[in-house]
Amino acid sequence: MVENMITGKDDIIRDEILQEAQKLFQQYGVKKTTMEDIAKAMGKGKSTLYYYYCSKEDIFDAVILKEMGEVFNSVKQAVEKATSAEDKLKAFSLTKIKLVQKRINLCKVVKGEMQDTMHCIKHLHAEYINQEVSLVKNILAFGVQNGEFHKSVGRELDMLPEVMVSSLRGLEQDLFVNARLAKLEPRLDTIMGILIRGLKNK
Amino acid sequence: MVENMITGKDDIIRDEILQEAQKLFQQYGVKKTTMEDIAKAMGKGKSTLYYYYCSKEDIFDAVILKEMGEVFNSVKQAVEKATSAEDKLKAFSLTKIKLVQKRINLCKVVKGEMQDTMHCIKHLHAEYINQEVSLVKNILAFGVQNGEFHKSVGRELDMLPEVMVSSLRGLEQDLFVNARLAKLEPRLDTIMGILIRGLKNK
DNA sequence: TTTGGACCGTAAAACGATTTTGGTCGAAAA
DNA sequence: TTTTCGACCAAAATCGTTTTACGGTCCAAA
Repeated sequence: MVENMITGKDDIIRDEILQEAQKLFQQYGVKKTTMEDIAKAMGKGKSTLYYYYCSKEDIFDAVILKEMGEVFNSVKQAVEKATSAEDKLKAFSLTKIKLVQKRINLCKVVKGEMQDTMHCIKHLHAEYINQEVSLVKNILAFGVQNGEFHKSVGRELDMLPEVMVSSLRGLEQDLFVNARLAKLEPRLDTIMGILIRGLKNK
Repeated sequence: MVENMITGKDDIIRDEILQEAQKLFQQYGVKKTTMEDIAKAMGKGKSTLYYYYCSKEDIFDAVILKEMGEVFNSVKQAVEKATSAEDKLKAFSLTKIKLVQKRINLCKVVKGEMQDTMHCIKHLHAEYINQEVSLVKNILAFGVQNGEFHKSVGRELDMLPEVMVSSLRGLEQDLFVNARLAKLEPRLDTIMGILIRGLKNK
């Protein structure tokens, strides 16, 4: 969606559909939530939903993209507030995990659940990774530019961001999937510390 | 199992059960393989299996532990052949991935599948991670000892090995779960290069 | 001690009937 | 013309019952 600001009345209704859908998906799960449920939650008829969205899956897709937008916007802000590339990387990782965890729908997508029921999961996954890689790439470029990272890092910006994202995902899996929430920050600190020393200019 | 060498006749039969079970699990999956199938594959009656093993799950457990033993024995040998800690880490990772991939049963366990059907999956998972962490810990200790890694690494040997294992798991997930087999070595080289530079003595 | 086929009990599968739900239609209301 | 809605359709899901499959046990034979 090109526009972020809600303008016309139809955008108001589109967003209200997403808000109600998000709540119901979060509370009952996607499967247990019917189009009738969503419509009734906003005091409208079921057909109204189909005037604004193509299908139930289309609504789900929009809900996840909205949650993703919220998360990555906040992550971007946290990254911008940090001054060193090192702190930016830490802000990126910590903020992302914390915000994703609060969004049960997005969290399920990130974990790889629901792949049988929602075809859009694949592209949502791809979009999520794309945003991650893009952010990490910017941070690494920033680190090279301000002399914090070795200039050889600049030559590896094709592969390095996604390798780092994959690597961090391993730690995140321990938290999301295996519910090991303890030691989140020390573990991230540990691997970040080594990665950053490995990237630094010396 | 304390003994590795097959000694008595009963060990011969126990191993034959595992070999046949392994083949059938690999070809048809655990669910589709019956105890009758395993018994018939070795020309014996079903009750015979229960003389040597407690249950179907007991057999499955033994098959996976056997495959795990094979993998980690070979990984240990590859690690021992390498002379520097750096090469040892690379050997550890590459050899492990290649060997696990060849064992469809173990591969499924590592991927986290079958958790509904086999209760022993949790402890098998724990055993697998334990072996990984143990190997990485030895390599890190070796690197500190020969001056290749900073001595501060020596103080972090409680958490660092498991954090590194989690981190590498992220790359492995891309390969195992998302079937991205291309770029395996360059991606490992990339993250290993940075990790090692971050660990090195300077 | 080892082996094996008959047997048991429970889970899974199959089946047909019924209900639910995603999505569409056409008319009414705004 | 745009937005809305309830009736309707077709297919999927659910339910209850029956049948089958299979893990595991038993007991006698080798």
